[in-house]
Amino acid sequence: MIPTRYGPREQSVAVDIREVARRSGVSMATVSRALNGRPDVSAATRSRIEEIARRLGYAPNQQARALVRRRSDMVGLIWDTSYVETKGRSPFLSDMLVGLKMALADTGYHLMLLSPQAADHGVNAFVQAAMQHGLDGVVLMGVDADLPALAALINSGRPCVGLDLPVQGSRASYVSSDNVAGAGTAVRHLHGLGHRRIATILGPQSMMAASDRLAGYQAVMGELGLDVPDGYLQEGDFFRESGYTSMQALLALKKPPTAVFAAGDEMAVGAMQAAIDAGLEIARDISIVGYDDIELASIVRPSLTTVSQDYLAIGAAAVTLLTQIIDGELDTPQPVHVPGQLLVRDSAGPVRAAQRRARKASAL
Amino acid sequence: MIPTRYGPREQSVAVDIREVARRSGVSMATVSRALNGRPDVSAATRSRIEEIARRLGYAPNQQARALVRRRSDMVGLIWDTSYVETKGRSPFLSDMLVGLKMALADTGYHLMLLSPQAADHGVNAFVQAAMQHGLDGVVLMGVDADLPALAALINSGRPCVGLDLPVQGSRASYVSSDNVAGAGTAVRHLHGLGHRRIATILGPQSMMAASDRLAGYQAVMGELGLDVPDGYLQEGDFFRESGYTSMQALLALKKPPTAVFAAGDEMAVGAMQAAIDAGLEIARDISIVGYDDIELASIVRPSLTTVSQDYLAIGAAAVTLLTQIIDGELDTPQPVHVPGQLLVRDSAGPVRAAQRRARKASAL
DNA sequence: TCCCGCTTCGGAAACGCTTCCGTAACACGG
DNA sequence: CCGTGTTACGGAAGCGTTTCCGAAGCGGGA
Repeated sequence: MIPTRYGPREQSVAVDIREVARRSGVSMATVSRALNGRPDVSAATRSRIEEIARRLGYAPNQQARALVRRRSDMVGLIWDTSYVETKGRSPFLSDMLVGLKMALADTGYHLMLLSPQAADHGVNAFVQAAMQHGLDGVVLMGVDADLPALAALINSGRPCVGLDLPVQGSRASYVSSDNVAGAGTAVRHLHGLGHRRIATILGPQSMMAASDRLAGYQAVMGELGLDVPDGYLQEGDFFRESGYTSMQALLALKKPPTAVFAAGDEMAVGAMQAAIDAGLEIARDISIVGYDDIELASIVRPSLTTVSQDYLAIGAAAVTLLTQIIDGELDTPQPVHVPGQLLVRDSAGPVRAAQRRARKASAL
Repeated sequence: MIPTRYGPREQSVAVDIREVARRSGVSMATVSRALNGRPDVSAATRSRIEEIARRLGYAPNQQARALVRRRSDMVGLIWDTSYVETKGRSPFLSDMLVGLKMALADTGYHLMLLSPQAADHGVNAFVQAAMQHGLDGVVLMGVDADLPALAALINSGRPCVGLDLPVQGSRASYVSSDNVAGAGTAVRHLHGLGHRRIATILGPQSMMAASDRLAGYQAVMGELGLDVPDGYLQEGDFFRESGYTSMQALLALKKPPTAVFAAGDEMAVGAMQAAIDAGLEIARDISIVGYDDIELASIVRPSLTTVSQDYLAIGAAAVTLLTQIIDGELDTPQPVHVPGQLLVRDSAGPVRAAQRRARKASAL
């Protein structure tokens, strides 16, 4: 019994439940019950066992535990990072991961990272991976929404939640930021500044975030009784360049907008540059609101008014949703939308008298 | 036997090795040997078993497997994310994680995220966590270097590698970017532009990256025979504000430098701002080189010459190192340093005649 | 006294896999 | 024909847990 420098452990060789039982003078069964908080063990025995287990540094083998309990207390994360080689980093996903991890830490679940490139290995690569490790649930992030392997996984009945990924099933749902409401807030902000000619630059409509933002734009425009003339819907691809060309197209219109809602900050920055290159002054001659609050948004001049997403909250919501599905508390799980927040900065200003006049004139 | 839409699996209920054995007309032992590529099974039997296993969608239970093999094919990641609540995001660590994950995917290891907040639970929280899950090794990232729990883990003899974290033990080492060489390259670049008065803004010396960059600066300055007068070593904290004030201090010197190597891009940006506010023109009146290549570096005007780190390569190197340690291929594991790369942009320019004159004059 | 119920505990069977050991079958040199 | 070696396979032990089932002990009501 050699005391180490690091606390009261008696030995550094792995100590198992049998050893604890021996030292406590009880059976393995009793040790298990005591340490798992089962009722049928006397208070005296329990505390004695707890003390001995603590002194021995006993930590139950999770694999053995999972094997017999048929529950691993682990959730998997399927996260496609192959984009890194093509498009570069994706800070969103990393932030969501952090949110996920932090929320998970409070629940006692552990997170296991799986590599979806294994999807090459067959249609049910995901469900096999989940089965192999006995995962209680799996979180999906940044993977192609219509991957056959994904459908197979959802179909397998294993609890799933998508992050910004519209999965839906009897035991599957998703959480995303509330893009519809966020886009609406942006438009309303512009309207509150007096703008009536509000155009938008879209993201690729195959992506849920992009189509939802369009939906939010359209809904609020309709609600406010605002017109959406031809050309006010510019298709972008979330990259800066597309924001630039879209803005050019917008400015070439017969009735150019006085304000633009760009469905992504990169595009918003591109749009700003196009406006500047066209000799306009941002916020004075043309107002721009973005979406996402990327780092660049607060750096660029003028700083970009945008809608931020709370990635930590999204991660936390995903954990809540997933645990509820796992515990069977939800009959038919519904998607949850985490509200965004409008950050008013300097890229959107009140409509000017000149613009108002122009608007009235052209309205005649 | 109901075929599903998703491939040739026969049933969706979990199929185990016993089932495969039954269908193949052999024992479980033989199935295991066949599927694990053991030599003592005939070619005919092996291919028959493989076919049946494939058709059944058999995937061995990893927990049971790990239990008997005493090897889990899993490595843990201890990553402290509590900083998020105080300092905001840390893109470096996220990028390293991606590198780690991608490299890991090629080796067959899986990654498990552990939450070091559990360190509150005792000195050997880490080693217990590793034991519990039978981790073959663990990667450490963004955790306090002198945490007792960390020392305990390293002392436990379990394979460890630190990411930008100087851990060292008989089965533990670390990988980081080569900060010494990177800093040296930066200084040499400045020297090549004709600069002789080169100051530096340091990071907190308790951090390895910071002290290594200082070491690199000092080594090359000495090598080049350049003087480092009092005041040329300014202490910063990696944040922008400290870069600003450090630059102010530098400019107030009797013999102000003509070039500054800032040990971090945030500080470099702060320094640039201070120089601009002092009426200087970057690259012309004063040259600045940063370190890290953060996103901002390419955005700011003039764009920042800096040293970039290849996070993906760091992750990959960590995986190589860790697997070597696990497989016992290394007697005494050595730290590995992955080279950075100097990105020449616009913030550093050739020394001007006026500066040369001033230098000569003051040299008299 | 007997019986019933409650509390507390131990024995042992799983969980799904790998691997040690034994053995049958066969070939081969002596 | 015997001994020996090689190949291909099965039986069963065991990895470290949990949990089912049964039983001992005890108190109390009839």
